[in-house]
Amino acid sequence: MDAFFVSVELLRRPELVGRPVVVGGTGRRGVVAAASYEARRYGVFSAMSSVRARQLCPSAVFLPGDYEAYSSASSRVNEIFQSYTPRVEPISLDEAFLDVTGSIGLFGAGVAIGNLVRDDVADQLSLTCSVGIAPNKFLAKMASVEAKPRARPNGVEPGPGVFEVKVGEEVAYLHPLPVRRLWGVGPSTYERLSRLGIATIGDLAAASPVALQGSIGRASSVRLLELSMGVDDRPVESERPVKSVSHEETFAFDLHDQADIRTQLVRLSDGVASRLRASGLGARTISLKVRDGTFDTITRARTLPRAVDTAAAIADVVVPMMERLDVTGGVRLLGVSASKFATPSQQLQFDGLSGDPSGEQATRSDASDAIDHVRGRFGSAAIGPASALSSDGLRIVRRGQQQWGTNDSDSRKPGTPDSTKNQ
DNA sequence: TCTGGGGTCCTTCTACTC
DNA sequence: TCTGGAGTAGAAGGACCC
Repeated sequence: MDAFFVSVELLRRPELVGRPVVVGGTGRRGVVAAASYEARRYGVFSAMSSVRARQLCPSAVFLPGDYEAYSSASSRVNEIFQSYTPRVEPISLDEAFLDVTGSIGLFGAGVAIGNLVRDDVADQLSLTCSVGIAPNKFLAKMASVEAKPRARPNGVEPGPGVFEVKVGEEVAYLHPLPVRRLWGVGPSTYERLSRLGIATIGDLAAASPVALQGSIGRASSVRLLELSMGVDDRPVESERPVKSVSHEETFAFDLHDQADIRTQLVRLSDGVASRLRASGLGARTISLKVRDGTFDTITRARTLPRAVDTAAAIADVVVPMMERLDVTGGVRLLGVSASKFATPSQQLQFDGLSGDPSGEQATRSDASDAIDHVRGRFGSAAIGPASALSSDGLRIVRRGQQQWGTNDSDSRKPGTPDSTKNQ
């Protein structure tokens, strides 16, 4: 999808069409989630801090993200994809791989299907998308970038909409391109490749495998060499199992108070536990992530003998890990992650083995069921652990579903009175 | 006055078992 | 009984993706 989040916003705010629009966290530590092509002309791009984006494009309209709206639009786009092939692998809310090998007899060749999908998305949803056609996922992704519009200093240049890399033309297409365009070459790998004199994908293909392995490791060198020759045999997977569930949050102001830190850990644990139960999962490994005031990031993990899925059980792991860390410089970010999933039947088995003579497990499970039931009826903020209450004891602090950092409304300094409460 | 959130995968190191 | 190597699992951190 082209500038997906912005495009969804423009559907309900048509007066902003043609103007620079930025979606993302609007607070002092927010970042840009999406920028309209008009904003990109000023050098605004995704992941840039909102503060920097405002400096580059003061005339831009900044909008907070609306995850529900984008998710809903994404589901409708996915329905269109499904009408052409059942083999759809979503990459994110706004991108997906489609294996149309079995659909060619019905709808025509890849380019024809690409155009049909684009027309359907435009007609039914008033959104635009760009389609890359290629023999494999990696090349299709590269091709989709070629199909997109481009922001030039003098205006927005429309893209072709559909771009195909044909079988037999992979190497000719790839080798002149900058190596940074390769899937898996980020800032760090690019720096190392540059030190080896590798600038283009063709340079990479001709490089010594031994030198590459010494610089970027065995797995990365093997993968990048294959990609440089257009080789990518990963199938389109409609069902990819989730391997971890996490919640993390950067605070508008660094946390210093131990009680505040504990409250946030309980809240994040609650968010993770809630999602685990919604998926019918339990997790054995619980991880804590802490970023301090100097941006140093520490992770701690513990693997439990049995799988857990309640806020209390997760908090019981992360809170003691937190207490062993020295965070006198303040806490900028906290994160809680759950992984190493066990199936529900395995959880029952573990519970049975543990004996749980106190009955505590059953009590917690009942409480979690009740929490899920209330949230199902009244929304996620309706109920939560008492230990996740704000310091005034009056509000359930429940965020953690905002993907783009703090918004202005979140900038209240922890521990200070809520200025809106007394009005 | 910088640098989000939710993921996956890889590398390195350490501890443990055989 | 001691030692070293191989294999494995866990922990921690880094890099990358959207």
